[in-house]
Order: sequence, then structure tokens, then C-alpha cells
Amino acid sequence: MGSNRKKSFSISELAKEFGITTRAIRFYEEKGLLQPERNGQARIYSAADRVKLILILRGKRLGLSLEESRDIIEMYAPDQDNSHQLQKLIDKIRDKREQLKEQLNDLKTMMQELEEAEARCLEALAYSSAKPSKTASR
Amino acid sequence: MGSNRKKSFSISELAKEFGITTRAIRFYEEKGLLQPERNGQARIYSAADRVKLILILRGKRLGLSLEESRDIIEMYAPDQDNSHQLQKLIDKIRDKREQLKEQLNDLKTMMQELEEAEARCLEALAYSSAKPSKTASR
DNA sequence: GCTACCGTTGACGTTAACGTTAACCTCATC
DNA sequence: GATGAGGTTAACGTTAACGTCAACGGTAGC
Repeated sequence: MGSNRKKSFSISELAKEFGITTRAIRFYEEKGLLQPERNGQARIYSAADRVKLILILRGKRLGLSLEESRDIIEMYAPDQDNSHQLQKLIDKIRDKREQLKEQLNDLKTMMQELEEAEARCLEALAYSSAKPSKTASR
Repeated sequence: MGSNRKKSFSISELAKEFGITTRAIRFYEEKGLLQPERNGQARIYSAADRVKLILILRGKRLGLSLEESRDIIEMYAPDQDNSHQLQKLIDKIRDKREQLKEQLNDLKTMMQELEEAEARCLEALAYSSAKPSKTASR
């Protein structure tokens, strides 16, 4: 482990680490997903900001919109203003977990079907190589 | 049981069944995901077309693009032209399965973290209702 | 023949999530 | 003091995935 224990990061450091552009990172800020400190003009990202970025990118891999990712980030760290709405937050978390459960089912189904498709292909391949009819086998 | 055993469907039937618009269905055709028969001008969708629609919508729930869904649909039913490229197809299927595996991991992690977040919220809720300090509990 | 309903083909509008370009600042270095 | 490597804001461009008209065609019922 190495550079993970840093306390702050520049925008290009993060961009390079996660393989995205600085433009994207600024865009996430524009959309309220990040609120980095400033050193004069320049942005300074904390370790917490970096974690938020990780959450954002994971969200993207799962097909979440930035707004959904923002919601989820807020679920992790309810701020003081909202913490009296704890019950609402809990409901939101449960909703999202339900959605993820359905997504999980979709995912498993699709994986299984692809597995079957692969099996069929392998079979067809074995068959065609055993009995090369039209396309000559060189 | 019921209307699933039909052999053909109108565009509005499918739209209603899946809660999407006819415009969307025509768009999928425009993008090469569907190729319904015609009765004069009108489109007629077969049971197979309906299945493809199901795959498309599942793909969307998983965050796939229409192009990715089209690829996957082709994986299920390799056409004659491509069947001599069976090995390539198998590779594509394996790639996609690898992607889905990673997505599965992301999903599980996120679910687990949300579970923990929920637990923390519940704890905070119990604590604040045992000791109502600022916000009165009415 | 008129109306209602379902379908069609354009064609333009919209939103999300950035990409791209321009014009500028700031600091270190040659 | 010119140059280069990073950073900034502002503004327009782009792509995917449709939404939203507009204008029109077939047919079933009155």
C-alpha cells in the first residue's frame, strides 16, 4: 500500500489515479457530489473526497445516475440538518437496497443465460470441427 | 399463464405490457435491436421479438447501453453469417461475463455498505429517541 | 361521409454527462 | 522575462435515448 494514506490530492492526481478527466471531476462538483477545499483558486481534495469519487465511479459501473450516487453518498454520512429525518433516510436506504436486490437478480439471470449461450457455442464448435462441411478446415 | 402464449403483438400491446412508449419500441428498431414483420404498414411483433424486448429492458435496468444489449441479443442467437466465428463469439460472451462478475462484486459491496449505513441509522435513531435533547419528541 | 382510434414517417426538442476550446492565472525555471 | 506545467472559469459542442409534435393513412362504427 502506498499513496492511499495521503491526506490531500490535486485534481490531476485523482484524475490520473482513476483514469478520468479533470473536467469530469469538476463536473461532479458542479452537480454537488464533491465540495473540495480551496488553496486560492486551486482545488484540494481530502481523503474523504477521494472516497466519494470511488463511490461515484462504482455507481457509474452499476448504471446509477450522478443524482442517485449523490443520494447514496448522503446515505453514508447524514449531515446534521437531515439527521432528525433519520427515519426517512432509513426508508430511502431500504428502497435502494430493494432496487439493488432486483438488479442482483437481473444480473444473475443474465450471467446464467450467457453461461448457457456459451455452452451452446462450445457444443456447436465441437460439432463443426468434428464434421467440417461447407467451410473447409484448411 | 394468460396472454404470454400469444403469437403476435401490436406495438401498443407491447408498449402497455412493459410500460414503455411506442416511440421507444420504434427507436429500438431504428437501432437494429428489433426487426418486426409488417402487415402493410403496421408492425407485427412475434413472441421472439417480445423476448428481445425483455432482454433490452433488463439490460437497461443493469445500465447497459442499447448497443451492448444488441450485442447480448446476438450472443443468444448467433446467425448463420457469424456462426463460423464461433470462437470470437465465445470470447465476447466470456468478456461480458467477466464484466458482469465485476458488476456483481460492486453490487454486493454496495448492498453491504448500505446495510451498515442502515444499521448506523437505526442505532442513532434508538439513541436519539432514548435521549431526546434538542428536537423535542412531542 | 364523418369521427374515433390505431398506426405510420419525419423532424425537431430535451436531458445527462461529459468533451473541447478559449482565454486567463500562477509559480518555478531557464 | 519568456517558457512550460499545472490550475482556473466560461461557453459551446456532442452523444445516447428517447419525448413531442405535425401531418398523414387505414378501418370500424355511426
